[in-house]
Amino acid sequence: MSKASSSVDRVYDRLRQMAANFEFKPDERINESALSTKLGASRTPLREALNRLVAEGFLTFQNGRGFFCRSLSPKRIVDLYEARQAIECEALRRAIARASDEEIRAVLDYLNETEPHYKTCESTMELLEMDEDFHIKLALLSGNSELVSMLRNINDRIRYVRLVDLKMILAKKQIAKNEGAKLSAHRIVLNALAARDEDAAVLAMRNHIERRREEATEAVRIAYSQLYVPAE
Amino acid sequence: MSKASSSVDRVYDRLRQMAANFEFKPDERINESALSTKLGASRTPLREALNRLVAEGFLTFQNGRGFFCRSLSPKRIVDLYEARQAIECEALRRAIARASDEEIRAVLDYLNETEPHYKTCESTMELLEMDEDFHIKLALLSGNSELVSMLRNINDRIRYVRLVDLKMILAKKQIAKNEGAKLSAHRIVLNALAARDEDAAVLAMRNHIERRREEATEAVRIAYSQLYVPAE
DNA sequence: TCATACAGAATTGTATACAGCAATATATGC
DNA sequence: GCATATATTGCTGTATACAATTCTGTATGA
Repeated sequence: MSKASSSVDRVYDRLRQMAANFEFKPDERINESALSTKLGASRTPLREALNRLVAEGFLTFQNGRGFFCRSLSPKRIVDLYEARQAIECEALRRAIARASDEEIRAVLDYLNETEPHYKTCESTMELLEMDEDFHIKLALLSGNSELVSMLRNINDRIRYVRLVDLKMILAKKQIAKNEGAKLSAHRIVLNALAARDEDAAVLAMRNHIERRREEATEAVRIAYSQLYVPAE
Repeated sequence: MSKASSSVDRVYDRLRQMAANFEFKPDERINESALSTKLGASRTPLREALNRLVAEGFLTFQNGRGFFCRSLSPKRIVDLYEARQAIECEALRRAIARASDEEIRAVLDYLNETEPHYKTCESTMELLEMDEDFHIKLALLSGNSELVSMLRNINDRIRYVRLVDLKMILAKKQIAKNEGAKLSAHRIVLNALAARDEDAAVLAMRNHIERRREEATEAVRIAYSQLYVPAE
């Protein structure tokens, strides 16, 4: 009746979350026995899940030495941001060609609903989730499930750094506070999409992501230090 | 000293090849016991390899029912071609910004060396390999390893259809035979790259891939029938 | 003829065992 | 004290066993 999720799936979901949040430290070696008892499953399903995560880029694997957390390097994050630009801009192009006005309208409704919270929201994690949701909804308009799953993968792999980046931005906004009247980047993209203006939409999207990409190196630096500083 | 490749790795490489070539028929269920004896390894490493391939999009997995070959649908192939456009065009942009003249020159040398064979080559498989190699070399100029590995994944997943497509093209060329003097699409892209002309390069690349994408539906139809017709 | 129920066979899901390798600690020579 | 060799420990890699589930074929009833 309900979902009969297997041990592998449970373990996989949990591990993916842990890996995304860098609950394994960068380059840390993963002890299978310890982890298997912690997750309440034997090593067999655990290793199957670990292998999936290797293929997805969350972990690495060295023969005879086992599984390791991926490293956290600025270069890698910048590469992923570039890949994100590629995927999201392509998705946008396809959305312009294929999405119905109603579908676009639905995303606009979501934006209208969530945008007020951009300023007031307390939790940066919630903020990031809203942001990711918006981008995924946009990508879904492309009708291309490969692009969507690629974007999901990238988002999960850069989430930790994005969270740090977002905190940086908010800290600066507190000082600057001049963003009030300006159209949000999301709205600019969506307006161009609704007008079926491909060049404007793609350009806006590229710039939107580009701005974050430029901050990536600093964000990684902060993220790195944060991972090795006790949480007070 | 040399690579101490494990059982999982051997099995994985072999399975990936088999999956790419649709040696498993679309949607076919995979019998683990039979496959493990065939590959000379027990089910444990086999399943680890299968899990990797699921994450890479070569296979699917249903809880309690096991592993299946991915299905072969025009929609999926078209989606992958679109993703390829996204990746390769982005890589090209970055190559224009970052690749040195020497690096570009090296790819040009490769093109000069291989292009003569485009017309004479007997084996369509070899032809496709040369084509893939060219595109990978181009992507490598981006300096972005994420884009490269994404492209590799896509190429492996559409290879079977591309092979069929290539045979179609060659069959038509036999009749048309008017391609002699025209610049190859590869050369147009590479020239624009060397001239650091982003718009021209990206446009040429998009068109180059677009042409194949348009043929995808027909190619899939042929591929599908070919898979179920005895090889005489 | 079709749907349903059931029994047996086949297959998957997971735990466990153990051999072999890698990392670490200990001992030895200089 | 330092480097090198050696023993010990711990962990990984793979095979195998068995329980749980799914599938297949057959029989039964409408």
